[in-house]
Amino acid sequence: MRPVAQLASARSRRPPRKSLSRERFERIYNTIRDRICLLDYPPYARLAEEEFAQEFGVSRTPIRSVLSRLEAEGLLQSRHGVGTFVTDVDIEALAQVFQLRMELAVLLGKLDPLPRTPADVARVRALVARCDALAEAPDPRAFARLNMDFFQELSAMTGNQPLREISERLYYQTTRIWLRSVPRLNLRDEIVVFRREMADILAAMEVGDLEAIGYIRRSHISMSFNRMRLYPGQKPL
Amino acid sequence: MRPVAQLASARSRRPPRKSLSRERFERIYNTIRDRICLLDYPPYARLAEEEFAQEFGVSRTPIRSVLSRLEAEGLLQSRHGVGTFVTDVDIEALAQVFQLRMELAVLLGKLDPLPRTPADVARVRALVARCDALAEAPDPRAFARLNMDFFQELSAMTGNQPLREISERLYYQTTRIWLRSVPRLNLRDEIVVFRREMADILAAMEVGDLEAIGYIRRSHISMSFNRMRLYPGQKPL
DNA sequence: TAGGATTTGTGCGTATGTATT
DNA sequence: TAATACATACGCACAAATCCT
Repeated sequence: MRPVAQLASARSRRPPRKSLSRERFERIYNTIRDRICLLDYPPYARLAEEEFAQEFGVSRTPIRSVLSRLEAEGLLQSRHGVGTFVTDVDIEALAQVFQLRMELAVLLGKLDPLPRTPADVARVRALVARCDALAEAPDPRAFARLNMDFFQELSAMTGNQPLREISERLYYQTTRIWLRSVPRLNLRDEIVVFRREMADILAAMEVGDLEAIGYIRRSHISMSFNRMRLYPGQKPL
Repeated sequence: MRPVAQLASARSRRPPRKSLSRERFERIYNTIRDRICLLDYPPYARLAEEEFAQEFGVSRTPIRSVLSRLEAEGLLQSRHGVGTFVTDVDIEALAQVFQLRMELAVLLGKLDPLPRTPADVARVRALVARCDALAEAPDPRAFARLNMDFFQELSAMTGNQPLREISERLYYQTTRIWLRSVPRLNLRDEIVVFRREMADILAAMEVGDLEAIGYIRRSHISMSFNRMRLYPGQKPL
């Protein structure tokens, strides 16, 4: 999340727009967050501050700063004297987030909608092509990455920055849990369903109907959650 | 924001539900956040880590942890070698947050609405009484506190926890800016308007129509923002 | 332009809490 | 129950960045 508020920016110096330390923070933050969301670190995995410190060549202090932020975002939980663990989300909490995401999906197409340029549409078309390739050789991690990239395109529809930030946070909180619930045998089906969602949205995008996109997305979020509840529990991974 | 996700809780130990350090964190966090939102620390105010460390009797480390969180929430901004400052929010960003808050206000009455008990209604009635007392002796800080307390009652209408957290965050980001824009001469008028909003919502609450509350609130958020834009700029304070 | 004062960011040793033997 | 192992939380000294004289 980028801050909504801004101070009057420094007057003279231009080059280091972001302080060096903030850049490093974001690099480490994004790296670890992606690993969590791609299930490289599944729920209940234990993360060691010291190992990250060695990997990124810094002391534990900036690492703790990153982990603290990820904890605030709900992806981690630290316990004094025990360790830092990737969170799981129980089904009731998950249901609440999905319900909220459904409403926010609609708002993405309504609040300050930004008309899609040909370049925007082309990028989405490329994502559909990636999905077709993925259908040939199903792979959970590649599927997760594609899903994330597609979400970014949807998020870019609105000019309302706080809405983007909030949607993004809720997406990262829940999609990893949903992804984990998909049994390997059903991955092919999920890819087919996802391709259909992308195709529907692409069509609405080509005629410039952003509001319709919101409702299409809403329906797919709803159906995804319902499919998830029907899959037999496969917690261990 | 409280975490949506939870790990399997420790099995045996009951008493220290929250670790001692986490309790301290929240105590300091709430204290400083309230000071920012009550304009004890207005936008552009400079906060010193060392002073907080002395005030709360700890080292800079846990203070930095709190300030870091407040920065993530958009209330502060730290700059290396310069200082930590309370943020301002420009009018465009403010408009986006208000627009989003309007939509979320409606959702507060729709998503998992929790029926109001007589005790709930009584608390709101007491807030109206506080407003009447305030009208006799207008005071910006008491007005801000009353506004915060009323918001908490509205937030409590939904059982959807992530919605509550997000609404709360956006409220704290913007209300202090709105409050600051009210010229002293118009404070009486704002109090009258606010009393009317509370009375309208109280009436809807008494008949159990939570959805109506959402729409009443939405209209008042919209009107508040429009009044704010008309007030002559009185940034300095 | 250079240098000192001040403040945030980092590194590291220690205290504290938890689990296990 | 006591002791040991180990991880997070804290305190402090120093580095880095910025501002002002």
